[in-house]
Amino acid sequence: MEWECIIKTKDKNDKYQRILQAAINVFAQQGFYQATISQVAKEAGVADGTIYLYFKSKDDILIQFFSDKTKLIFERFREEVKKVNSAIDKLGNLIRIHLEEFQRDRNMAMVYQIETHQNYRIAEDQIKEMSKLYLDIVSEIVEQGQAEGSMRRDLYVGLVKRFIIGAVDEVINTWLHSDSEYDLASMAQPLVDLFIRGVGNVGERNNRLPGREILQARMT
Amino acid sequence: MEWECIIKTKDKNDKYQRILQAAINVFAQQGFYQATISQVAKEAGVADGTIYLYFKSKDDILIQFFSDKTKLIFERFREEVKKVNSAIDKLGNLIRIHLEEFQRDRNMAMVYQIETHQNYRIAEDQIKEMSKLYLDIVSEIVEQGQAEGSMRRDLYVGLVKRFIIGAVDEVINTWLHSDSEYDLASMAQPLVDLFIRGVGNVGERNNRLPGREILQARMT
Amino acid sequence: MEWECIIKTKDKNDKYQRILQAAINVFAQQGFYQATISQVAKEAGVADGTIYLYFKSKDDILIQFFSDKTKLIFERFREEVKKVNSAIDKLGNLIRIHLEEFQRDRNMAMVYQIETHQNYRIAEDQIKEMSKLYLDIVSEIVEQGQAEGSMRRDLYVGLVKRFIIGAVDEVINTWLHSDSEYDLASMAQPLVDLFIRGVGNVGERNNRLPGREILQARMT
Amino acid sequence: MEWECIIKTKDKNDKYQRILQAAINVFAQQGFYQATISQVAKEAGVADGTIYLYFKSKDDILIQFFSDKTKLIFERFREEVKKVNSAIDKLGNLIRIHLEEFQRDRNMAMVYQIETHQNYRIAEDQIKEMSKLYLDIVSEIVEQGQAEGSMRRDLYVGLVKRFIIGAVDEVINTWLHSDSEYDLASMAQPLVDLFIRGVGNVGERNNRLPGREILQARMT
DNA sequence: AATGAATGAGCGTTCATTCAT
DNA sequence: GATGAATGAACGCTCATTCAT
Repeated sequence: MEWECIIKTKDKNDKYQRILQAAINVFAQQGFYQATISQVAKEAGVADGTIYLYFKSKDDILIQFFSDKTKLIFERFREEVKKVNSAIDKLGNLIRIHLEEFQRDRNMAMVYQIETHQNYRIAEDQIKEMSKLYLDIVSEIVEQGQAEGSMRRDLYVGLVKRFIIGAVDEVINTWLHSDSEYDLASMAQPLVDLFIRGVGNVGERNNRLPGREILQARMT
Repeated sequence: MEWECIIKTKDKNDKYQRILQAAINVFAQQGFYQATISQVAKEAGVADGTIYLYFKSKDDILIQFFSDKTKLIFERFREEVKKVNSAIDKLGNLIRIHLEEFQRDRNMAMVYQIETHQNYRIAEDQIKEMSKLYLDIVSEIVEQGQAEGSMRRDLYVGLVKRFIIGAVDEVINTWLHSDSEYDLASMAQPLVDLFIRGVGNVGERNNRLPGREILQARMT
Repeated sequence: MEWECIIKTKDKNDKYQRILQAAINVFAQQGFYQATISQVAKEAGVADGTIYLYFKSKDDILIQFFSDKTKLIFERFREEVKKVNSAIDKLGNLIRIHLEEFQRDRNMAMVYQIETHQNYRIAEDQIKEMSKLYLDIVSEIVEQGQAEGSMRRDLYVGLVKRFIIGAVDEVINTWLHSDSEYDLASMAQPLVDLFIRGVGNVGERNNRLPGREILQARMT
Repeated sequence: MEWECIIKTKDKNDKYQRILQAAINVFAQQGFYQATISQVAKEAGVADGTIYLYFKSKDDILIQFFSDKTKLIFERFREEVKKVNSAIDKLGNLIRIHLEEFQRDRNMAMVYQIETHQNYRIAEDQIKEMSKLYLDIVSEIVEQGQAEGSMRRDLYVGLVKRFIIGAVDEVINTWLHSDSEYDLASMAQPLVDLFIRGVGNVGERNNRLPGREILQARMT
């Protein structure tokens, strides 16, 4: 009985996952509103009606996607961040794992990117929760960096969070919409470098450039 | 006759603009696929059929939105960039005008953000064209900055473009989805500062980089 | 005043005819239900609304077509028939002029053929009237032929009428739907020959064929 | 299982046929363009959407009508023609079965007559194929008749085909549009008689043709 | 008289959801 | 639990007709 129950649960879970993954694949290719339940059912190898045994509605699939699948991924981010000590290393790890995971599951990435940019978000609550999860990690890193002295103390943390997540998002977005299949994860280090050092030329400005004073004046 | 003609043209254009604006309002609130032609017609104060005198289809409204309305805005960006000389000023102006314009027309901003992040984009061509327009401006600024010596020469410009546009995008997105109505445009200067200087503390970098004192002074 | 009135009537009639002809052209190409008032207006070189100054409705155009245009043609048939004396010559003239007129105005022919074969006929009354006009001519010819002795007296005239008009119709139909532009009018003589003599081989059957008696038995 | 499968297939086919027949009934009464899917659905006793489980579109119903239903009937024609040997008997059988079948299913006949006389035919390909089927049968009969010597050798077969099919068509058409419900099939023999012997009085032709006495005897 | 912009009823079609098997 | 046929509400779009100019 016990054993049978495990099997059944596993079976049940299997089909749930199969449908969820099928839905992600279809949503990624067609977009949520373009996609039909029939397409998802076909991709999952089940009957249309079967989907309603595992999900309350089409919307519910998206909600489960965010509260189940992507939440797991985001929780992995936190673990990856714990592995190193310095704030800058933590930021590096976060961005690297973020790009790696999204590169590993392109369809997940696509659905994530699309849905988080909707206005009327079906999975509004889940997205907000997850977004907070991510932003909190970044906040903690920045605060640690400031405490360590490795990050500027004059930063508005709320803006820095957006600055970081936005740049990462866009790099992913560009990768998703590009035809060529370049390596997304390799963007991690250059990105971290940009976050830390910015685009401004500190060295050159300092040593060699004329007009430095003017620039300085402007940027105060 | 002349006068009548002007009036008629104006009327025609008026109704076109009225429908377009109504559509943007509805799309912003409901999302493109949720929105119905009837809602747009009601919002515009015309009959459903009237919309088809000015637009070929529902999709066409979105296409016109991108090739008409937002294109104008993006061309303004270029003008605003021309007004100043240094690369860093240009970047500042670009980001300021971007945030200002998007703050000025919240619904436009919403539709823009939503549609540019879709997978199957109805206005694909228009978005690509506009995206290129923006990226080109940023590219030119970065290249000028590198020539001037105000920006690092070891930058991968393709990444810097995404880094900048992504952060701006996310800042807008956060503003769009926030309940409180804070001032978006005021984010421009801090953002530029982040782009230029990064989050890293020069104090730490000091060990490796010359020029610490000057930057530290500015940063207090 | 008198003169002005004539001019006006002429103008009015001109536009009426122009619209009617335009409608026929469009109906012929697109079919009545496929055709739109806008297309007719464009073809006639008038505004959509103008059509409603001359015709009560779209249906009314078709009604006028039958009660006006084709009626005139069918009345010409009667005149052509009068020009000769013998029944067989009259039949020949009828069929010749019929094919000639329909060849001369291909679009009129098309609309005529299409509409007379509808079930729910918009111009039901007009078609019935015209059909009667034609059938009456044929009836008279057959009756004269019988009186003259040039046509069989054992004919069911109701059937003969259909037999003749049907064959003519089909010959026209085939011509209308064929790609090659052969000469329709040249079918008149062979058709009359078929009507008169049938396909049966009188001479040969009589002289050379075996099995003649059997055939005879069967056909009584 | 076997049995269940048969039942299911039967059910599926049943509904397909039910919808097809319902559509024919509605098309016959209203005409194809006047008829709505809702009317067809109501007549078939199904929901509107159900129709699209069996037919791709409204047009497809008409296409299936021609490629399924009427094709079967026309193939029966060929069989009926095979049952007898002489060309004239074959022609008689063809016309008899044609009239019988069309009388048996008045609505089918109506839709057939209407659609085959359209200009822009939705089921163009199917109609052309079927038309060829019929014309080929007639051609073969005429050629056989000529070989046998029972039909004139100076006939233009292309014209004879139209001559025959046209007369049959018109007889059907007249029956369809008449109010009184006379027996259509009874027209078969008189029609064949007209085809073979024509309307001309052999007595007159006598001067030119041999074999008069025999024919005269048969004709009294 | 002539225009043509505006109307809105109406239709073909889709698809999320249900439910009998 | 699994199926997939059936449903019917809903939507984009068309076009005959009207009417202010």
